[in-house]
Amino acid sequence: MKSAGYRLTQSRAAVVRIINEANGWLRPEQVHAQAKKYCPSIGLVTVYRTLALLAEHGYIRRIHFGDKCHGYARVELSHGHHLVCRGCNQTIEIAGTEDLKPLMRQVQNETGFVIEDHLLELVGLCRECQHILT
Amino acid sequence: MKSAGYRLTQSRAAVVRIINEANGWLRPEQVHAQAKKYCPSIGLVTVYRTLALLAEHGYIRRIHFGDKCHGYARVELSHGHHLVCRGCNQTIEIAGTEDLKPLMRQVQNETGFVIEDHLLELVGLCRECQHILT
DNA sequence: ATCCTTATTGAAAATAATTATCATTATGAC
DNA sequence: GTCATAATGATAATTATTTTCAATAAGGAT
Repeated sequence: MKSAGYRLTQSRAAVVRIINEANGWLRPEQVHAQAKKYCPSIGLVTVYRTLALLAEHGYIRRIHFGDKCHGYARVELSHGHHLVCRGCNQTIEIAGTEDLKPLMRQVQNETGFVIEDHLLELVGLCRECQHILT
Repeated sequence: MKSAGYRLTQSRAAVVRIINEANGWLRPEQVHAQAKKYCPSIGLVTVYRTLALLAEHGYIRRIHFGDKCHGYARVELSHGHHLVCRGCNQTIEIAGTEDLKPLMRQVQNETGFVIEDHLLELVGLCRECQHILT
């Protein structure tokens, strides 16, 4: 995975494991706290660096949900679409890029823009949280 | 517009004017700098407060584009969709909510989520910036 | 127009999030 | 194992945002 010139260090392995284990997004602070399970000496700075590295290489994705903005989540089959539960932070990747193709094409035609990237974020409540938060 | 219990102060008027004049999104710092044109004494804190207020009431929209995250832009006919130029920051609202309806319905069915909000952000280059940045 | 209540403001300080610095450490090629 | 150097972690430095609080100004009543 990261034999592209990078060293597989304990800290990096720990961050990757945490991201993989999580079924939602985590904030850097949370990743740091949890990564200590696997690499007790890991520092917050390294977490930031590793998250940036992973995001840069498309292995994780930055989430912009809500006020306290930045979280990171694993990219599965991701096409930049995700569904976030505002109750429990669980994050699900959505596959349907195809549905956006026509819209994107239309926008490119109408505006002359070249679209390079897109982000679709759906926010709501999962089944469990619908009951809890009512 | 804000006769819903709020006072129309000079600072607020200044912020609104700046947002209206802009044809893209602005960061709080930029709004502050420009708002001084109309209200020289305005403080950055007030800008933050006013932006939060306006966003809360749906008059402006928070943008999550890129690294230095938060910007704000006027909501036109907005359905939560916008197109951002990474060259010049210009922001255009996109009308096509309808195109997402089927996807949203499908996601709700498959996941059991209740979707409360959504955000579609397209990032690219406008016609002018395509030339400049090449 | 003036007075008065109170929402709003601005300055400074506090907090939170992120990034840079740099001496030390650990990785992986040999 | 040895070695060059990428990567780390502690600390400090930035940057972004929020809180606090006394002073101010908006706008209804007079």
